[in-house]
Amino acid sequence: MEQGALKVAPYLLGMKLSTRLDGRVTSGIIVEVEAYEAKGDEASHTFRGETKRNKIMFGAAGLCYVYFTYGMHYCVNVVTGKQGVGSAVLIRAIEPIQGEKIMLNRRKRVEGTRITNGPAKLTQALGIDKELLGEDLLSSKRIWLEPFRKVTKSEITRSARIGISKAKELEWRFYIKDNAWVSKS
DNA sequence: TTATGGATCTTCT
DNA sequence: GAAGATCCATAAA
Repeated sequence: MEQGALKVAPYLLGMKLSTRLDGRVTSGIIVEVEAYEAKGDEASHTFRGETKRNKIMFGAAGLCYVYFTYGMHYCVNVVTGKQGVGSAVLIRAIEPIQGEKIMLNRRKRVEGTRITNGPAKLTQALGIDKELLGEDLLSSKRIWLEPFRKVTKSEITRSARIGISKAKELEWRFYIKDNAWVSKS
């Protein structure tokens, strides 16, 4: 985890991400991620240095960086790299395995894979918001990560990142091949 | 089936 | 003042 986002990203695939809010547990397997490095990555929030908002990204590896975007959406990142290095991995999609009813309830009128196949969708399904900013994903009781499924190299597909306008040419998005929950085809 | 507008926060120019 | 690591509802084709 204390390595660059690029190294950690594929390692996160297959991990289980869980939240426990108001005594309700929801969890899912990470099937899609994107790496954001501190240096040489124009698309990263940390490219222009530290600010109040991205401060957590410069914190210790394993922290939870939640940011708000487009006026109404939250996204979750796993902070990687050592203290002072602003790199993180954006979690783009998960496959629900626990508390699916709660997720459906949080995301009304949505069905099938649409519940969690996008960065803003999965945060909504898991109930993640600013409250969880800065939580330690390895020891927190409200949101945490744990190994779940072994993902082999041959199952991992790599491609360009999504929804950004800079550094598009970098193939820093990783996802599990043929997984129905991956956000983009 | 594809296109467009809306929501309305944080940071940067 | 504008743009952004977005998604959804609604409208048009």
